[in-house]
Amino acid sequence: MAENNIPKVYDPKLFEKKWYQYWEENNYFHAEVDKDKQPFSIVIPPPNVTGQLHMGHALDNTLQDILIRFRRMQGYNTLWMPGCDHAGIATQAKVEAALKEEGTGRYELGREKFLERVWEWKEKYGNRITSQLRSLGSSCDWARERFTMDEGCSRAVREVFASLYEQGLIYQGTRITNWCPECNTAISDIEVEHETEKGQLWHLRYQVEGSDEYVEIATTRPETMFGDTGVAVHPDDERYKHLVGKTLILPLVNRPIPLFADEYVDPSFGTGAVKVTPAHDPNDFEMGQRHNLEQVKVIENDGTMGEGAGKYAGLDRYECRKKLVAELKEQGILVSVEEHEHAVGHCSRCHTTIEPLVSKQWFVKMDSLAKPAIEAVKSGRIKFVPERFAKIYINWLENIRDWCISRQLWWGHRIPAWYCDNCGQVTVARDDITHCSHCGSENIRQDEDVLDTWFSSGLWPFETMGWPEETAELKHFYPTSVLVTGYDIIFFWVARMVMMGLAFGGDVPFRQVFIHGLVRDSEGRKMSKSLGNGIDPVEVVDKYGADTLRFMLITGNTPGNDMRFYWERVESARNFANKIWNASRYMLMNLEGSDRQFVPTATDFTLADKWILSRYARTVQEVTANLEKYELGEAARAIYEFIWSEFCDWYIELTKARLYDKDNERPKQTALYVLGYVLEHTLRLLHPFMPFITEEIWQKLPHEGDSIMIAPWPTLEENLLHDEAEAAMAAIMDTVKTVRNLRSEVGAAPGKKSEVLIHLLDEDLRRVFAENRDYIATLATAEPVTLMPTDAPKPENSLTGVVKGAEIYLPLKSLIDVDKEKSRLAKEGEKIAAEIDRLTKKLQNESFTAKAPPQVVEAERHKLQTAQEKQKTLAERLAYLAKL
RNA sequence: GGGGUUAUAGCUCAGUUGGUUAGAGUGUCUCGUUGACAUCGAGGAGGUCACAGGUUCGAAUCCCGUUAACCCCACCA
Repeated sequence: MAENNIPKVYDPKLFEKKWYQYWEENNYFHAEVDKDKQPFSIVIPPPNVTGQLHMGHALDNTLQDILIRFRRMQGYNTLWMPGCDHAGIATQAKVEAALKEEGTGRYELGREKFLERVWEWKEKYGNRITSQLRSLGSSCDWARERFTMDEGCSRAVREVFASLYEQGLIYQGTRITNWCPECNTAISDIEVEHETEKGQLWHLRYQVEGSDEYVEIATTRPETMFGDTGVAVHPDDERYKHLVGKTLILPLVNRPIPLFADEYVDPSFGTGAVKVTPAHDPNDFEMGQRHNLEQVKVIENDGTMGEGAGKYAGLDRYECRKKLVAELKEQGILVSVEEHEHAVGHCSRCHTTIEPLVSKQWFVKMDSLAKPAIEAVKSGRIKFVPERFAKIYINWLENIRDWCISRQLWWGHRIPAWYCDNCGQVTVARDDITHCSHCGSENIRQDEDVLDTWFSSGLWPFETMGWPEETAELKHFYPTSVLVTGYDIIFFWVARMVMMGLAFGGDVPFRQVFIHGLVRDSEGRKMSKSLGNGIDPVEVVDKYGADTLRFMLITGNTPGNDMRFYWERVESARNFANKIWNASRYMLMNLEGSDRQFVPTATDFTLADKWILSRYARTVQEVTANLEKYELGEAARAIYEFIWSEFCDWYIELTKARLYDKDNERPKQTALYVLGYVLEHTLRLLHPFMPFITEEIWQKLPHEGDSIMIAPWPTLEENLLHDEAEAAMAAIMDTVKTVRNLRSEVGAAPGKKSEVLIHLLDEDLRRVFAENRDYIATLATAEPVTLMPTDAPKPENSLTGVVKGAEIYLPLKSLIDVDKEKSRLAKEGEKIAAEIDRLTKKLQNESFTAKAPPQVVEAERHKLQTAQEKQKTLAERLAYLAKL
């Protein structure tokens, strides 16, 4: 038999790879510009080219794939642009680590050889992440795959750099920058992570020249004292007024330094006197500028002490601190030590403590770029989902400082600036040059540094579309429709793209920004390598399949909020897949040998058919509306509930009688038709969420077309909406639940059928029940089911249940436990009394009846009526039982 | 120092413009193996929606305050 071909248990291994290959081979992911269709485009947040997929990627790409597949099915001209980022520091660090293993390093190799090694590394590991994205089901247009260091992107980078330079928005400057001694490069402000640390505040005394007087200063970094070129106090500080203008002697070094007044100093902190080290502190740097102080560099780029530190030269800065403090103590210069909490900057990549150092770097002036970027969000040209992130974005841009874009690395876009050793001219050019633009000398050399990785990723939405060429893609797909990313990257990437997009792309880079949260571990901690608490998405795909992982990531996910990873939730998602699998299996088994051309007429449809079709139509509405609002979790929940709680739990059960009845072909065919219709369409709704299982089943079902992924998205079919059928089914379902409930409460024997008497209060409902008596019999293990005439006496010695419009009796003869039943009824009576009380008060409230909308008041009246009927019945039953 | 988020069942979380008897998953308890599925079915227990005010006919939902946890930003040595 054919059904033997369908495994009893859902096993994604059997088909996920196959279908991905099928989709890719048939070019379904590929988008050509089609001006007749509305575009829908997304650029992928480019993962690090040699990186590995983590849960963050899995979530991010699942969200994007859902949106893309949804819009593709809706008929948009859909482009999902994929690609990778060269990830300057990260990639270089990996290759350097590998070289270290071999006992060599990048300086030994030299720039050219080193870069060859990095490209080799990129070739070796560059496919890993994209193949992992494929295993997730991501329907990227791989034919268009880009890399931030490919020719086109490199050209875009040089164009933007040169253009900004010409506009005076890129400049070179010597100033304090954040220096990472480990990565050996300058980094930008946002690459510094501030953490509060317990440290000490050392109080030192500096002697006033030609006097016995001392000035006590407080510092957190005593080793920088060798670079002190002054001491500052507040101008209004009475303690020091008489000393302003005097000279102090820098201890150990015995260098004279001035004591001056500056508004910056906070008299209430420490001693009110600050040692000033312009070469190693940003504030001191600025004070130094104001007071013309010398910059004495005493910490080298590698974090060791320089020559200025005298005998400490060559020592690591912390080693120096230890020894220096001992010496200061011995010499009586150290007055006291205070425990002190303060924020210390760390490199976001290697977590080394940042040393502020003076160096020559390239900067981007931000003010004029930031302004339009702020405006674009304020005016609503770009919308954040959820909205609160707009505030964070605006606040950051309003307080932005210039961006240090040069990095002392080799892997990246080399800065297109050349220095002439003959005349000193700096030339910035779009293409490599061979001689100086000023004097024509060939004695020129290119700047050694490369650009911050985020400089090129900032151009991503338009450089991938072919910019600076005016390509058809650029015209059609730019601005992109939506950017999907985590909140942790708003400053690094989102803001930069908006600024660059507006400055060079000619428009905002995207219309919407859909922000998601982080995937944390089960204890709410961030997944990290150092904690070892990361869950590998590839492992989850291997064990449970991509559909399961995707559905797990999407359930309960709310825009912008973090979520936790639980294996239990993975299993729950897998169970859902299995449920769909088996519901389909049920249908397919029964489809064998049936007439696939059969189309029922209106009179063939049963109540259950009309009901499920109506429920299906509402599900279409709900899922579509939620997807359009980026409420993907809600959309998924709606499908889940429809499939499990309505289609499987009720509808399938109600088709069994027809399907197993060999003698009546037409009802069976009708049931199969409806099953097929609802299942096939529901699979389409589910496809963006679970692409593989939906394709696998869809291909087995009667269908039109070559793939579910290009099947049209279901639209609302108003003719399927059927309020009466829904109401009637609701009444029947309530009745079934009540009977099951009663049976369970008295411990009725599971297989043994109960006699059920139903007293209907309404003639219409009575007809519905009469026509569908079988539903109750089958689903509630009831027989016989008797519908009592309205004027019939209430049966005695029965369990009683009340639903809207009907009273239900289960005569239990001698089986009844009177006390138990009494207390059950009493309990229910309390509930209903409270409800009546609440409703009565509400309705007696004249302002409610006057001000609330009439349909709301009516609904409340109706509720009260129902409740009162129920109470009456309960009271009767209770009275009866009391007599026993 | 500034800003933000969260607080709902034992646990993890939904609840989108104020009108539900406040839901789901998971856990827990009782019962259930004949043809979709034990990765299942039926039923039960479990919540003063953090606390205190306010707006409103009506608040888990809107406003104010308090408390707690978390996060981001920030050049007090």
